[in-house]
Amino acid sequence: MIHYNMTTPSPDDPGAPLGFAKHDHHACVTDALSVAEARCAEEGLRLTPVRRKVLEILLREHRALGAYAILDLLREEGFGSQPPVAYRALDFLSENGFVHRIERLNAFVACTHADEAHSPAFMICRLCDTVAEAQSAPARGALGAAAKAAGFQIEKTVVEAEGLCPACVDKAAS
Amino acid sequence: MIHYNMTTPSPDDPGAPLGFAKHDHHACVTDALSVAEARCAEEGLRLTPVRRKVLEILLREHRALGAYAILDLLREEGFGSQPPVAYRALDFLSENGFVHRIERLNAFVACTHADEAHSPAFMICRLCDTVAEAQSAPARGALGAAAKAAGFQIEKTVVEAEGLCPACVDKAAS
DNA sequence: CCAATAGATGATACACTATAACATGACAAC
DNA sequence: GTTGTCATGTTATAGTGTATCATCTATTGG
Ligand SMILES: [Zn+2]
Ligand SMILES: [Zn+2]
Ligand SMILES: [Zn+2]
Ligand SMILES: [Zn+2]
Repeated sequence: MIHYNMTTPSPDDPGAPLGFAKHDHHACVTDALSVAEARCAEEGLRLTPVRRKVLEILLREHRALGAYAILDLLREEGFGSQPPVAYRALDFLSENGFVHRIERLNAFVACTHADEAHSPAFMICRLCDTVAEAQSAPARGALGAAAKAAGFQIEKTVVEAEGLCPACVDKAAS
Repeated sequence: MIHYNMTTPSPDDPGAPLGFAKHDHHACVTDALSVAEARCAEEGLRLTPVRRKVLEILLREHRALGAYAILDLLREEGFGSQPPVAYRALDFLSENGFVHRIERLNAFVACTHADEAHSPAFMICRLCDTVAEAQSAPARGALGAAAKAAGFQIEKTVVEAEGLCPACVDKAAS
């Protein structure tokens, strides 16, 4: 039950959060799209119109959206509006590292480190659903030791922290 | 799409895995139930028949089960069989630390450290769905640093590693 | 150019997961 | 005994995700 409002922030709204910091969101979106296009060209991946549009939506919104919320936005832009349309695009994008799935929210967020290979960790605000991406190396710590001891071969890790973002901490304090 | 087989292992089957290790599973179940009963008595929590049965089911099966799989087993034992019955029991048990939710599987597993307060991490085999619980301290590493830098207050963390359990590594090698 | 192929999309139907809402029951406090 | 509280039963519905099959579109090889 993610309670997104459906309105898209004006693309050059300087107050939109990347992670939790203010930034030039318009450049942020166009840059990330360029990077994605370049990488697809290099690697022979097909960034088709639907896939590109889904990535653009997630970049614009800059927070986790459920597949059905994405589907609503796709419909508004004239694309197919059945669930597989969104899920297939999201599969492509997440298999190739352009978006990440947030297990805790059953939702998706655009990657903010589109280039390098990485093992992401997320900070999820339980009040405003904002999501920030950080790096993690869980296999190096206690978990890695436990896995080694148990003979378990780690292939992928999910790390998601839930709590309060800076803005909501302030609100709660007042 | 968790593909559990519905059969319950004979309660004293010495081959049932705890984590990934063989152990005396019958004692494992009865001990954990005793611990749960003791703690509920201490803290004034009500371990009612349904709640106790759900915990028993998860202890017996010793792996992650979806709410509807639990519901099927509850029905067989004469309890109510509508979704809220299972979800309410699971809410009680997970709020009080007797079971954990595995976000990645939309499923639940009995805690194997029922006593102490802890921040669990899980190792999930992608072939046989076995789940082992380990400890983690993600807030101490890179994630904690990132949270501090961002002003994010971590309240809870989800750490789930996906990969191959020892048994499935062996099978894959052959 | 045409046919064959492979990948992508469209569309229907369905399966799985979870909660809202309301009625009933059990039990303790007053 | 009435009231309040917590737990359970039950119905209905919301939200999330796939299987399947048909169609389209872009290569590519002849
Ligand atoms: Zn990323
Ligand atoms: Zn917030
Ligand atoms: Zn535990
Ligand atoms: Zn396994």
